[in-house]
Amino acid sequence: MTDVAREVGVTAKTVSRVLNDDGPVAVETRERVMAAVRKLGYQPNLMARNMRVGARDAAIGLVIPEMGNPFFGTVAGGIESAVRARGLTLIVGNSSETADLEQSLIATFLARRVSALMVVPSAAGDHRHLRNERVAGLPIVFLDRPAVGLTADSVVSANREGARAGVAHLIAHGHRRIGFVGDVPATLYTRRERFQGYRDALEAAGLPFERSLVETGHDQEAATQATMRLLALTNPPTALFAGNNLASTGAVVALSRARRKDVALVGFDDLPLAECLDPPLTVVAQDPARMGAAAAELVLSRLDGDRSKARRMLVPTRLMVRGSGELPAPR
Amino acid sequence: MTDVAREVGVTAKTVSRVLNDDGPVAVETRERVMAAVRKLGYQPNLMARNMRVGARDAAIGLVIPEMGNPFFGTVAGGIESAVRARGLTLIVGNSSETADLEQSLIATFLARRVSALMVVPSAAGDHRHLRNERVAGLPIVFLDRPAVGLTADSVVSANREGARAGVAHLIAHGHRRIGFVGDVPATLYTRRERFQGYRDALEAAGLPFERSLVETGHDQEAATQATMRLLALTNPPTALFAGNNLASTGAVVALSRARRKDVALVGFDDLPLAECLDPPLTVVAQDPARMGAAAAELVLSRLDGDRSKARRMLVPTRLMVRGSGELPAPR
DNA sequence: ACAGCGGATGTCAACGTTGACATATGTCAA
DNA sequence: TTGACATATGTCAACGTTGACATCCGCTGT
Repeated sequence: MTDVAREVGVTAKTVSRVLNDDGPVAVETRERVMAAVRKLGYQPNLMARNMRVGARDAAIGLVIPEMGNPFFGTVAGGIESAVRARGLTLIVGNSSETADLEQSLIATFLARRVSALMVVPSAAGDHRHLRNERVAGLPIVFLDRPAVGLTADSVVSANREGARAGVAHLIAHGHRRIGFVGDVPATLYTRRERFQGYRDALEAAGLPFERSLVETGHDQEAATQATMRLLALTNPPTALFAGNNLASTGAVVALSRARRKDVALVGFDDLPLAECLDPPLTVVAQDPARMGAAAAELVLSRLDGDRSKARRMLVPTRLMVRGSGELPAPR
Repeated sequence: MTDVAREVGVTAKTVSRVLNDDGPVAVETRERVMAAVRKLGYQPNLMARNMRVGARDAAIGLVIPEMGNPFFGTVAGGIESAVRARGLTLIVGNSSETADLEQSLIATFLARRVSALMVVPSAAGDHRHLRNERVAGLPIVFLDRPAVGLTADSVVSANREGARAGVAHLIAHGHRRIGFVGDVPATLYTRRERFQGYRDALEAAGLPFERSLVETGHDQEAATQATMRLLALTNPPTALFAGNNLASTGAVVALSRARRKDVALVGFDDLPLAECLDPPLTVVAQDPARMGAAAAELVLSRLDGDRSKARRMLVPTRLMVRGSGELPAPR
């Protein structure tokens, strides 16, 4: 900026005025400044500006566990478009589903003085360390999974209800032995909730819960293997419930490889090609774009000074009946 | 930082020394400082630090056109893991495939003084405005599509060759009328290249090019409609080539809805469920993770001072034969 | 006893920007 | 003519941090 000022023969302050449309500047001066700016390719230094005005950066930090997963990508897209209208920039970091990386990403965002934080917590995360920021009034919203050890806003799917509905759907079609394929159990919130929904549905129908019908796999290939194991049981399930999009994909792959078109399947979370599968895949669809938009609204209202107590928003799911979930139980 | 210093009864400089392991500090002082840091929940201000030391931010800015598209998500993931090993943070912005947003994202990244820039150019972009940064030595790498109006590093798929191979594969199975479903033509590099590959293959086989066999759709639904139009021609194609993952998905949906299992199809870019479709989908697979990794390497070498002239890296594609591309032409 | 040295800490200025306030010049009404 | 006021610009300090250099202390070796 000083360079521009020297070039034009004015003070840095005058250049600042031109660039910020702040205070009166002679038309001719303005033009000469603009010319110099272009000539020198000057870029204002946001860091210095933010430091001076004591403002936070006009960016919102978002931490997601997996960039390649379209679910999180769509969530991010939903946030982005809602937030952009307010002149805020969304910057996204990838935690690879590990607590360490998540925490270090959060630290970088905080060190960059983002004006709000949005986090899809990784499996083993703990968010006590964000207490100071919470009380300091930094908007923090948790997505898809609630915070651990911290009272904060969150936006989550109606996991338990959705899973219950999906499994109840299978039961309504006569199935008595229903397998569950999902994430590794211990820590992941969505897995716990959906698994509870699965058990709720069994219980409501008076069906026994069998541990041997539950298999886990943390990625698509593992889910395929898990499904294979279920199919290989001496008394195999006649229907499957898949706890997330990777598990669904894995289950579809397994059924396809085993050429089993008689096993019913309901997946949690929709897949782009679901309707083209044979049979078309029945799913409990989430609404990732809406989740993102809801989270963005929450953040924006907090930025506008809303200090009411932490809210949890539940985004409903929808059963998409397509075929695979309506295969009747044999006999 | 001053607060911490006051709390302990030392100068800011001493606190700085403790936090940066810089210069000698008494063990006892160090401990008291650390205690105060924890007590006050102090977060170093990266912006101030970077400004002072004149360094660029230890972050790399990446602009992609669509967060929800797993292709770009996977590319981003590939970059991320390569770059993280060097202590750099990847921050990602979404341009929604519009030149304006792309440019404003680039501007925010520059204003934040990122240490490198990676861009998947949107359709109508122009990158002349980055000349100053280029000559200033800022590493800039373009991904998936080359820069427009700027000589710079880029990493792209072997689009033309891959498309040619895919279409040649269809021709080898006896097809003479092959439809093309892809992006809107005008500006998009990948569309142009892949379309050229399509024409190359036709020409090599001595087949005529027919404009009526080319339809466009910029999203999945539009691609479905485009495919429908091709199928409804009085003299319809017996095979289809889809120019990207959305087009493939759209074509699959259209064939599925029309219950046409006799039309051959080869898609450019792989889909997670490709092997489960009926018939399983033959594709020209790209390697997005490898593209990301290659781009990251390029950036890192530039950061290490490599000033050699701009390189274009071509990432090969691979024909995945699965079934849909081997359906014979009727008669 | 004292120079010399290294350890521990402090002082000051500067990074690029902008708020608060000051100055200079011109215009217009009383 | 004067002073009140608006316009155009400048001066200075400060944001939080750290490099360069200064200072103070106690210990060592002669």
